[in-house]
Amino acid sequence: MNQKPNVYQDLFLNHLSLDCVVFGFHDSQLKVLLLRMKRTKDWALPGGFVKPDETFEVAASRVLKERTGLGDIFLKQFKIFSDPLRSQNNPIVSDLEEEKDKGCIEWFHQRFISVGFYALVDFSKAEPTPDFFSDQCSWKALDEVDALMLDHTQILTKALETLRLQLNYQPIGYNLLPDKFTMPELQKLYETILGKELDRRNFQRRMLSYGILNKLEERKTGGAHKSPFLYEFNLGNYQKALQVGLYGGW
Amino acid sequence: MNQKPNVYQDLFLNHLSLDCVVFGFHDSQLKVLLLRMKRTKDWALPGGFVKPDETFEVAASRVLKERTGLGDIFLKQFKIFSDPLRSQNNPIVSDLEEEKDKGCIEWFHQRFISVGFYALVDFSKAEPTPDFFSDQCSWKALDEVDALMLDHTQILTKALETLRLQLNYQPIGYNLLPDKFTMPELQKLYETILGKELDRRNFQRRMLSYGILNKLEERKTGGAHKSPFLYEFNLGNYQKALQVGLYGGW
DNA sequence: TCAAAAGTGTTTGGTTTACACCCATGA
DNA sequence: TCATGGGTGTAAACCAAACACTTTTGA
Repeated sequence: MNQKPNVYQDLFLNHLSLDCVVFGFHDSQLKVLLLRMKRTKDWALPGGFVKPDETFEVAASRVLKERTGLGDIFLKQFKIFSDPLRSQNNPIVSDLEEEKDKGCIEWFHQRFISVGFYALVDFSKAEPTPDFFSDQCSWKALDEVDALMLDHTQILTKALETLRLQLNYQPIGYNLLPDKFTMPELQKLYETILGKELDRRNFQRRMLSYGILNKLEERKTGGAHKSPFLYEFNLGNYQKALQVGLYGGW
Repeated sequence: MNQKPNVYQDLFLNHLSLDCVVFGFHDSQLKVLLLRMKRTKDWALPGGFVKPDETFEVAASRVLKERTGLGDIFLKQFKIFSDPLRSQNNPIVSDLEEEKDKGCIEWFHQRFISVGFYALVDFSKAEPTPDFFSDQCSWKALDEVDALMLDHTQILTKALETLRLQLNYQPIGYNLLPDKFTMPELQKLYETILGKELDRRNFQRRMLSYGILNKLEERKTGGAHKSPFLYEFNLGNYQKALQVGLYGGW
């Protein structure tokens, strides 16, 4: 244990990291926020480490604040990735070698156990910002995502799976859509996440039956066709539905 | 960093622990496996640490093997508990002070981030076995559980909540019931977990419609009334239902 | 003025709920 | 033999899928 202290070791807990799958919705597509690593140009999920006085949730919020400028984001732990070999061959290490920062190399060579979070954010409000290891931070449509760094593809896949499952028993859309939105927009969101088309009229009936929407007087103009009504989420009921679920079940 | 090496530091990853909420079903009651701490007589969840070559899942299996004798247990991560203050005042420390084992005290004084697992096991096959810090390991009915050590009450509550949610979209019962069981027994299990009564006939129809049960020729005799049929789980369909869910949803 | 999008029903068929009835068993 | 639990069936209520018609809009 004769390694010299370094900034990571001093600031963060050993062994632990977190990775965020940040979903946004734009242009009728579900998109993910990705970082491009400086040297290898690999794409990776935004991630970070945990300070001694933080919970994982707080650490994830901090990371997302840095990457998107947004606070108060919908965030959910979905799985821990603890394969002992998962963080081998971290390309960040080679970045650091160029900078002769041996102390940090030790840090990045250790085994990391990573907590996966997924986040839902309003695409239009986020301002993607790269971190120290990356030269680019941008949105990618899901079908444009190639192989990611380390096990990040696996993390992304699992997040998407969880999101689809969640759709079956929890409301979704707040934090993914602007404050006011139309029913067709909400439907498009569902269709995009599920990857299939839904019946317009049945969708609307079902959605309204949940009681989580407020119908507004306004309509959205400017489209080439009949102007649709605007809706907003009824936050009280929305929160309740998040906890209790949409179906009674048993 | 001048502390002397100790067996924990050598064997396990720093900062990290896991806690298991082990559910069993007996006597029409849902029970949890608890340990009684040697000195303070506090009750606690079975837990443990992670070796450098283990995933969390493997570590949790190892712990459960030690506490119950059972392998191949249904195990599920449900949440990470990472409050910086959660592991303060660990009573284990005072046990160790009595044994003058200063090296280990350092270990237990560190901040722990714990991964919560819940497990479903066949009550009749488990052999509760205390660990080094406890003098007793036994099943407690849920309503007999008093305050637990540290934040373990909170962990237990969250596990139960997750279990109830799971009931709404996943099959349950395999690993909680013996290989062969009757429909009333299965129903009792559901009623116990949900904390409410269900209609006998509707329950049966619904259960059968899932296609995860095989009806056997045998009947269970010895009861004071009409002998009910025995069933077993259709493992293929059961596993599929675990992944896909019981309801189509959207 | 017209194609496309959006609002608003209705019909139909399956599923769930709430029951009733009969049968088997050991006390 | 009888109280109790268990197997099986059915009418009514409910809900969801499929589909039709009208209205509005900018090009």
